[in-house]
Amino acid sequence: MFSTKGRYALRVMIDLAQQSPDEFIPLKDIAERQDVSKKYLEIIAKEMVKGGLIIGASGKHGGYKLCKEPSEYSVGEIIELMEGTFAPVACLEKNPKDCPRASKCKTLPMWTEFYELEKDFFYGKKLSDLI
Amino acid sequence: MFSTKGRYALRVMIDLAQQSPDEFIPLKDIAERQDVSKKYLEIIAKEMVKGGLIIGASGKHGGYKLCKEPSEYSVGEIIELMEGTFAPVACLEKNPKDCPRASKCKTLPMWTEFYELEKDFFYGKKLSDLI
DNA sequence: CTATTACCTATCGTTTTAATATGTTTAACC
DNA sequence: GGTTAAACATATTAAAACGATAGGTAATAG
Repeated sequence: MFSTKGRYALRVMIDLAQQSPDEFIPLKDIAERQDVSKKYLEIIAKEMVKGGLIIGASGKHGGYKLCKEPSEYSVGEIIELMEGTFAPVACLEKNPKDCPRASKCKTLPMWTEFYELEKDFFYGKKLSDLI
Repeated sequence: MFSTKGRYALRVMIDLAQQSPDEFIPLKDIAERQDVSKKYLEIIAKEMVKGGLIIGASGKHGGYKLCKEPSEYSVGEIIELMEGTFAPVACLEKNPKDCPRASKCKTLPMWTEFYELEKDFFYGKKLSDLI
């Protein structure tokens, strides 16, 4: 199951996409609209900035805004940044500790097939599809 | 990510499907073939019996065996029994605590679409496809 | 009666999750 | 230059999940 980190991040992105695209939107407003703890969103937003999803501006009239058009974001890149991976099993992660059973594993092909299906689905969905 | 419970259960099922179908196979043998702790498999096997996936027999020459043909098991029923649900978000679980945002939630349709895709995939795969 | 096996109950150490708490820094505006 | 509002930073926490391990009891075949 997807964690709140990925799901909240997606909702922050949708919220930002619904606001004036050149304004910085303070987290306080987003937290209120989305019924989520502002403090917790701070942690999430920080990661989103670090990952290059959004731009943050400190100080008065600061806040966050998108870096590009909603149609240029895939849902996949948002979720994968927050959740780390779409891999359904550890053997398919970025740096898998090579499993000695891999070559004879009867289930690996199925997990791989599902992994591709999942990536295709979420990278095919654009942020603009959710507004 | 799927937990070891679901993945080990699937491997137990495949292992049983590879043995003589009318014999009871002791867990000790399965654990050795699959390189998994027998003690941990006991917990998993118990749940599988309770869930009606396999039949257990105590005593000497006891063990476990399948209840039906490998082609009659879907991978979905095995994984769902062990993992509880395929729902990617809590809002789609069996007894969802009704979310007040559900009607206006921008992401729910996407999660629902993925949920259906996932169920179709795993219920479409049969145990016999993995042998 | 003995060996073998499933079945049962409890416990445990670690990691992850979902936050909360308490600041510090940055920048606009008067 | 002080006030204010915001992001940014660091630490802590309570609860749950994960992945097992430990030590037994009950059943059954030979």
